[in-house]
Amino acid sequence: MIDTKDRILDAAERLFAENGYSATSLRRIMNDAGVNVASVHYYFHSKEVLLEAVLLRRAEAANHERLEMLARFEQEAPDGRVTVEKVLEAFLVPTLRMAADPARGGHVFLRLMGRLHAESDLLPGIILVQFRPVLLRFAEALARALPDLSPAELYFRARLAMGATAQVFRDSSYRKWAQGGAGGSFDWQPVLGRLVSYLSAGFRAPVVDLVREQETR
Amino acid sequence: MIDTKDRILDAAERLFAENGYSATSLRRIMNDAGVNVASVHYYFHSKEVLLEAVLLRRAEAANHERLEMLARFEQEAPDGRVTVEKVLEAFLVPTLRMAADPARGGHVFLRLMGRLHAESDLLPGIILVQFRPVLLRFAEALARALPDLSPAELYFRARLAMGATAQVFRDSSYRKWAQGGAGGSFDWQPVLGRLVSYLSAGFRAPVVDLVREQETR
DNA sequence: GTCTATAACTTGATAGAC
DNA sequence: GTCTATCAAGTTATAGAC
Repeated sequence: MIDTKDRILDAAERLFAENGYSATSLRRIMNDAGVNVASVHYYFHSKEVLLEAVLLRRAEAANHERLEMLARFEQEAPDGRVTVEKVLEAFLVPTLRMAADPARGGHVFLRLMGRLHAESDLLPGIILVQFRPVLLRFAEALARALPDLSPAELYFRARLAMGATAQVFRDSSYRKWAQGGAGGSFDWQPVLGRLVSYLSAGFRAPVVDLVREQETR
Repeated sequence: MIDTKDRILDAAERLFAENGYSATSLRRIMNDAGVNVASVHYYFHSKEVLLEAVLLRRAEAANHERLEMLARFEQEAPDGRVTVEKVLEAFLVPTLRMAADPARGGHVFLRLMGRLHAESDLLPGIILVQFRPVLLRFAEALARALPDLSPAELYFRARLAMGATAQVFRDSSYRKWAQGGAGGSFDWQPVLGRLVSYLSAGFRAPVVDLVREQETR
């Protein structure tokens, strides 16, 4: 028998991912989890804290993996400067490993993260604390991999990249590329290859400054 | 004095864009619009129909512009085959013209569209009818511009492109590039250039098929 | 067309028995 | 720890006076 706390977290993760935070009521979560309606307040105090708990359960390990992988790539690189492709790989591989592992939320957690990325005002403060250092670290590595991009250009393209990634995680359109695993298991290599190819091409695209072009006309 | 119906639509557009559909109550909309709480049911019958009305008010004109622009580009091309850049331009320019025009919702409507793209289950049937022919038409043009991509690869990259675009419209990070207009007005050319450069590079990126690579190893 | 009043229901959250 | 019962507030939506 699974722990009550985990059953609530599982049901909340699934329903928040499927219908969004605001549209999901605690009663629906309790019903799906098969526990009493009062349990959630006993274990989590409020709906917002429940969302935090859902996220924290998965995010910490993935973020740790991301930082570790990036550090390893930098050690392996001769001058400590890794390519865009490697930075993207270090960020995405832990994510895709989660999607491949039902015990770590599988594709459901990815879908939730993709959704919350759009309802950014929902992301609680604690989660920001959990993600900010990772994002800063990766932004720094990206800047070193792309020295020709100004900080503003880099930030703009990073937003585009995050939006693109969040979209395919949200609508699960990445899953069609991941059927090739042995015994029907999740093989994330084709997805990784496609994402990295697309995103790195975007990061490397020529900078068009139409304003300057207009001035020199 | 503005029409009551329009005041409701304006307030709904703004609040749906800012807080999302589920998290916004009709009472809050009526309060912001400064009209009676019963008006919305008199004019729109229900919350869902109100959302439909908010979208239909803007989408029809923009979609018409998109199709017209694409048709013009195809006529101008020698063999009727336009580049990816031109297809993207035909899709994005009407959008950015809306963002530049406060009378057509300005950046607020773009933000709303970006949000709804994430809560895709909310997009009502009528809106799908309104958008589907446009999307099919553009998919067809994209396929002709990128004959080397399989339909599955093209669809995947189109999702990535939509996600990237929706993200920058949602968080308004595109607005910083649009301050150059005369008298502080919105100049969408720099935004268009940056979006097209990024997205077309993604569409043209090499296709990596790791599965095949593994087989030939 | 605009308003008040209210129906009918759902929401997050709590108190207190067991 | 788990349950029932319930609260107080907020929700969409409607009926009917003016």
